[in-house]
Amino acid sequence: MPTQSPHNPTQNHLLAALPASEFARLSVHLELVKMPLGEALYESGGRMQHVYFPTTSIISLLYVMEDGSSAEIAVVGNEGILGVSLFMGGETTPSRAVVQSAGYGYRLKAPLLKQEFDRAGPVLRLLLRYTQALITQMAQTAVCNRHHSLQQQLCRWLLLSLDRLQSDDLTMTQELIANMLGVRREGVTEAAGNLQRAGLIRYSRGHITVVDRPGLEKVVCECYAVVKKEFDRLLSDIPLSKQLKADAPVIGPALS
Amino acid sequence: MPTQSPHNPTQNHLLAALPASEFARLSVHLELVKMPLGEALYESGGRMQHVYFPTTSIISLLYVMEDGSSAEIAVVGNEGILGVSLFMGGETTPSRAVVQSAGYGYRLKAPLLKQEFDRAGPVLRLLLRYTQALITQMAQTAVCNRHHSLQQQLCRWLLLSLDRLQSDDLTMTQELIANMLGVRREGVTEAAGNLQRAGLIRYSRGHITVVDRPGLEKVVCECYAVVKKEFDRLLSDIPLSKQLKADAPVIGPALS
DNA sequence: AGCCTTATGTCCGTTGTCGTACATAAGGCT
DNA sequence: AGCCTTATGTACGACAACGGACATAAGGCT
Repeated sequence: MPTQSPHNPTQNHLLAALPASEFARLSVHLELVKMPLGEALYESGGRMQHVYFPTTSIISLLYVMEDGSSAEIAVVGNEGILGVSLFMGGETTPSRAVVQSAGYGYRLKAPLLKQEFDRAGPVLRLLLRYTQALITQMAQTAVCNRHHSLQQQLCRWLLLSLDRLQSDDLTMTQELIANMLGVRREGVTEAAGNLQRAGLIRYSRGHITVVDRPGLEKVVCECYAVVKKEFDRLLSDIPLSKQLKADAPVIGPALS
Repeated sequence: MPTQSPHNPTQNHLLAALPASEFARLSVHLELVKMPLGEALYESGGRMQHVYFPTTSIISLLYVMEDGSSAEIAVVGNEGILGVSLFMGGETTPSRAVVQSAGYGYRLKAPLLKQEFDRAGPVLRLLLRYTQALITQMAQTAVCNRHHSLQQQLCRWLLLSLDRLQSDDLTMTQELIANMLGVRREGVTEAAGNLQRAGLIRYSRGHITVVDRPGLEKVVCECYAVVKKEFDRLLSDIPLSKQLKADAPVIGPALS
């Protein structure tokens, strides 16, 4: 058995879920890309040249307002694809895509994806299911913004991020988190302080470690579970036989 | 020229935008339905039997939380279709669909829509474009909930509703609006009072009339324009030649 | 006309987040 | 070691929305 590169397209769950024939057709064109923290993959209204399949990175979809303040709309990690508007037919969106957690991913040229989509086969069905999960995430973000406290939102955000990574450790300053959530940095400091005092997380200068995940899940609002359940429901009954074909460490079905 | 019934499927912009052949195929199966205020078309997690094409009604997608409070996620009127999760592949969603403004619409049995969708023709493309517009609306709802005042949100809500109706008059109590926005009724009373004192709207016991639309558009936050632009962009370059085939009063391209 | 339901108006103390300003501390760099 | 940048901590007044309680008013009903 040959040892593989540390990078493998099947680290992305959508790619891993493709039937062998579709995967073979696409994989030739997949291009590994490094995604440094803070890089903007799409600008608001900008023409998209590629779609991205994150493997070890997390991408944040956020809307930046006229006055410069921002709010996160959804996150995309190794469970999904960045650039759904390409196959939805709109080509662009009013939101921005920024690397929230540095890592890697694969990208595919826009025309190739569209071609694949137009075959109206399993790829289309898979991408649409993912898109529906994404819709749920956005909807729940709206609900959470309306009704829940900063601390609850922080918990949701931490858990959603963890689910899209391999470790319990996030490289992320409070300032950045505040930007994502669309709140003040001081607010994050306070909420994070509470969580640390409660023994749920530990952090220092740009590193947050979740030490008590079950504890966090008790504090978080229902929004987290709604989103997670929906991702699992929509994407986990995908043949995970597929994931076995890779030597890459498999991290359970769909999320978590 | 024969006079037509007051109801016509082409009052719905999506149906109106279909190529003649597709429209002909579908129209046979369209069933006119009355939609009384407050009726729930879908329950959270419930199996959907139909998709709905509102003509004179407005449907509110909302999420109801464990504690009973709720928040609106998006609205669907004569510009769209209710039940996107049917063709997105998920069958259900965690949200509820409630008639926000009484009226009529057409419905189509779920299997028929799926059949049409599977043809991977213009119907699919149209529905996906609409879905992207819907996604934008949800995203902007999240942003608006995060950053804007109750009064701005009320303005956005009023304008979005107006765009989906034929008149400047909404039949809607402040209590109901509060439920949609996920705020207290008192808050709506105050905000609406401000708007009335400013001469932008007039209301009394369940009726709200917008008397100064341009004025409202000056007060509303940017979220409204973002959503409207995106709907126009995604859905207005649709052949509006199509709308001419109906005797029904045509209400301009896409929205407004 | 009078009643009664329902819609709207007002008040008040509380809470969460904001805006601003500044203090401390951790770690990289010379 | 000492410096300097950057991350985090803290404090205080302002304000919007909340929760609850109650007052008024409009319109349907008998």
